[in-house]
Amino acid sequence: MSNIRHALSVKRADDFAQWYQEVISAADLAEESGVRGCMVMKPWGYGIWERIQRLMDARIKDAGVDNCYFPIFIPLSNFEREAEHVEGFAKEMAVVTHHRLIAGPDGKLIPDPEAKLEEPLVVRPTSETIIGDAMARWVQSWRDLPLLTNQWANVVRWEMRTRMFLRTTEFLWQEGHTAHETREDALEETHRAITMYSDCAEDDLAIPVIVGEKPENERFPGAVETWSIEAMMQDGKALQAGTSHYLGTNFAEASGIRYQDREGTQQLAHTTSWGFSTRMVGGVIMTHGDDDGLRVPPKIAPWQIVILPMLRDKPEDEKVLEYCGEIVAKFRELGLSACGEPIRVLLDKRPAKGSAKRWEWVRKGAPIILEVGPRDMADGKVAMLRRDQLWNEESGKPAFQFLTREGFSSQAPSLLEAIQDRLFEEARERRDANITRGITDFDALSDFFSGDARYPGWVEVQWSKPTGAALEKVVEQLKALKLTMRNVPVDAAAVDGACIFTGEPAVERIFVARAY
RNA sequence: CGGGGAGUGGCGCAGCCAGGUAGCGCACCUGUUUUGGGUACAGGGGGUCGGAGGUUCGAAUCCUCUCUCCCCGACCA
Repeated sequence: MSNIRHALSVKRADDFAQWYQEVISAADLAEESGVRGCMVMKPWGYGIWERIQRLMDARIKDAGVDNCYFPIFIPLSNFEREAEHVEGFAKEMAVVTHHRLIAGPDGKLIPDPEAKLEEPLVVRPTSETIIGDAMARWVQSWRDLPLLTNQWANVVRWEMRTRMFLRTTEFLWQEGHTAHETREDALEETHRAITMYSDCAEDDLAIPVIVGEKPENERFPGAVETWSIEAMMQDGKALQAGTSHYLGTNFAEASGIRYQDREGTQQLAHTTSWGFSTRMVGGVIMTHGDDDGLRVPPKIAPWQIVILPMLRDKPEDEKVLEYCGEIVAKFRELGLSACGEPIRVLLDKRPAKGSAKRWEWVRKGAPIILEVGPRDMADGKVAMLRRDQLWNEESGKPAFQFLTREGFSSQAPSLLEAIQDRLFEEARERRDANITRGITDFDALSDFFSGDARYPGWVEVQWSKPTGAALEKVVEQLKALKLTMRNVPVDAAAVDGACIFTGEPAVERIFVARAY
């Protein structure tokens, strides 16, 4: 409706990239830090990450994986062991060469030439090599396997181009590293991890994803198989939202992870690694955000219900606050919970104008906002605003629902669960509506992506899975259309035609899309 | 790392071409007013104009270097 006055100045449809930036500042998620590519995560943004982290950590622990912590610094030589791995990461490494500063000629601090490290240390871009070292010490016998470890850590990759949350120089993540006796066991773990990510994305973040295997050219450096979950953003681009790798015996060989099998023979372990990062916060923004800011799914909302007393700097303010406090107390007393956890209610007592606070929480995307003024109090009611159903389209005004205090309390758990489900359904429908199948020749694909639609979504094509030079050619063809191959979905229909690139008989279906 | 754009009070911007020592809107503070609610009026506080160096009697404005951000590309979670 044109008469609605939205809370953001940029609309998704007008400039998606700018809208994304605006949501981050308007929802108070993060800000620039002055250090290239690094951001300051503010309480609301970090709080969302903490929720994601907590839910993911529970899933990891449920899978019997133990948390550890490994150093942020990795000896340079560690990286030289696995050829593809070096090649993959060498270009984006932060290197520590000195351990002391001294005053230089002009009085400014410089690294002390006397304090140069004998061997430079790199700031971890990922920890396969250093964890491999530890695994080599920890694994002696087949009885030591499987070895299942995980760490929550920051990593640094010196990327050319950065974007808040989606690609920052430093980011936070979880990296699981496991070692197994056999290829089969390791592959099973690889698949278990990607399923765990898929469950977390869909059930916790309300982001529908496609689980599949990455084509050869998109594999992690040093991996034998790479699996991903791919999510569709509102502009139709794909976001790789989590990856799981079967590393074969490549890293075991590089780090010397060997065990004696039941016959007493030395064998190389099969390892896996899998990661899930703060990039997901960007995924939440681009999946659930709207023209009024962010909409946070209840399961990951730091505060699910925010109560705003309408304070007017009058004596009756005390009573309003008391009335609101009783709502919070009632929640505690009844032990109300939603989605399996106690409901998180915030009473925002700040002495700001009611309307200002309301729009602030709308932009932040708290699932439910309650406004309570003297008249509500007199009627024993509350004015409720659902963030996922913000506007009354007819009036162009916020769609308040006036409920009794008790009525609201009893409904709150199911309301939050309904909001969680609705956000997922909305995203899933949009995703499904923007997947195209049945394009069988490359010219049609080219036309499809060079039409007027800014972001036409994803296309599932059939291909013959070429390798080597033939694969290179496919990659180049797609690059000309700004497209990449995303993944080969696990649950695709059987193939029944020719490869869209080579014309040879197709062997599988794969998604192509523009991507972040 | 290449191409484009930008950095001026918390946010959004004007001023820069034709150098003279900083302004607007929102936010903020105080007071009054208003009250189913993104209110109105009046008064007020806050900026060494990203940083360093240079030209000049004088620099937000001119020159040089540098840092950071945004968009597009090449690279990637």
